[in-house]
Amino acid sequence: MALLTLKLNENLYIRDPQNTELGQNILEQSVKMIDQLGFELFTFKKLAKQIGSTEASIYRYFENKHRLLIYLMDWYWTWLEHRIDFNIQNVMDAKEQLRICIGLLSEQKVFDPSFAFIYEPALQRIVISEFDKAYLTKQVDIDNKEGLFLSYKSICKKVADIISKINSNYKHPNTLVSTVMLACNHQVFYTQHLPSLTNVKIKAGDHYLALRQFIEELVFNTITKKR
Amino acid sequence: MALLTLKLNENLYIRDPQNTELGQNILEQSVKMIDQLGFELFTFKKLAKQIGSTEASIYRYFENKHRLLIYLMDWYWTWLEHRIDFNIQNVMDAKEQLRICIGLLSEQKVFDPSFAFIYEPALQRIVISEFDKAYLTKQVDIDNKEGLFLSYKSICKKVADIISKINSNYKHPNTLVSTVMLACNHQVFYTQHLPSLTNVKIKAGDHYLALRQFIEELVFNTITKKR
DNA sequence: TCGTTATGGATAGTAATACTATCATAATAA
DNA sequence: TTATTATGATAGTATTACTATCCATAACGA
Repeated sequence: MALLTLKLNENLYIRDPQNTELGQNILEQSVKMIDQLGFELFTFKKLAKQIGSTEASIYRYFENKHRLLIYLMDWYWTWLEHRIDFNIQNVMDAKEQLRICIGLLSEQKVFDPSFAFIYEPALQRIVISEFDKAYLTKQVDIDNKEGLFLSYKSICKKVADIISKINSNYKHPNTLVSTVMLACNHQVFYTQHLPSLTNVKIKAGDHYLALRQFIEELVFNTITKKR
Repeated sequence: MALLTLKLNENLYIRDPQNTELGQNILEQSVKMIDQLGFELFTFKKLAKQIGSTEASIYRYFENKHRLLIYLMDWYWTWLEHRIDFNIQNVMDAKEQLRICIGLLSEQKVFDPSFAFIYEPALQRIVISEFDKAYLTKQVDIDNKEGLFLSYKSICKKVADIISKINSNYKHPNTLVSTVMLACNHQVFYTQHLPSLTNVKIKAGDHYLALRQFIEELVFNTITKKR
């Protein structure tokens, strides 16, 4: 397996963390710590201590912890989009493409050794608990203008375009996909913390199969014409 | 129109803010300020200054600003549930009940003069931008055990039960309703800040009609058997 | 070899935040 | 009247989210 790096939007960072050892440490350890502490209790001071560096040094990579969060979220969605591209290439049938996309969006993520210093299972937990906080801010318009949410929007467009290939009359492909992406994160959280909000039960090792089935049924029933 | 108060879970507050003038001021002004500043920039110090009181006095009503947020969110969902109960009484047909619920969940809220010191349009904007932050925390299990999310869960159950009346074979009524409730909030945010994620366009005065249509189609197509 | 640049550690400092504690006083209820 | 409650006034603390400056060293290029 080839070792890869993802090309992310330059506005996400001050200095590219993928290029240096300290930067890689910041990424690796911040994923671990945000996963454990949650974003609110996570601070640059704690992170600096953990990696044996200083606050000031971390600020040379990221303007603030909110930007670091957005960076990690963008990394995740960029990574997922690459996986989608990889898995639907040479698949001709749009319905099959859509099924593959839904599987990739909803499934539990496992470690991808192509990207050594990001532990995807922890990053997915962060996405589930913290992604909404990345854009539900008063800053969102500024951040959006800087292109900080491009990867998320790109996945949404990609899947929506597949839906339009299946049924060009359906008027809400983007609405449906963004709703589905939301659900993929929140439903996992519900199963673990607010189980009365969901009928999905997650069994160890099933990679969120029940969630996938719910989403597949929802999407195909919605976009398929009734008679 | 009768003036009413909502009975909320006692764990939400230290002293019931509905009973005193200071308490009512806290509610009224915090809705205004969180709407304007966003939850992150909102502080008890600023709120105290605004209402001509002190930080210490506000802390006698709410343990911290996160609890105040949960209180406001609970107020909103309790209020919405009352509106649902009110509007579906004497409606016998389950499909019609469901249509009414979807309308109430998705519509733009207007001021309800029965509750003088809560301005619902601002509160709805807060729900849209901040509700997820109320439960996407490491504290969620403690807060949930204290019953802080009962009103939200209660609405979800109520609507899910209606769906089960329509189609008792559908396996995901709760999953579907919690997904829909999420979408009702996030899609409004998208139309305003991340429009490429949605096909919903909101026109002034239409009370989010396009959103309602998307949700209605989604729900009825999903729960209705195909042939 | 020398000079430049990049990198990051060390240290200090600041304004704001999220509280906690104590005391005084005004209103009210028994 | 007395006791209780509600609020205001004031002060103080630990932590957070930065910013600034200075220094050491490694790499790199001419």
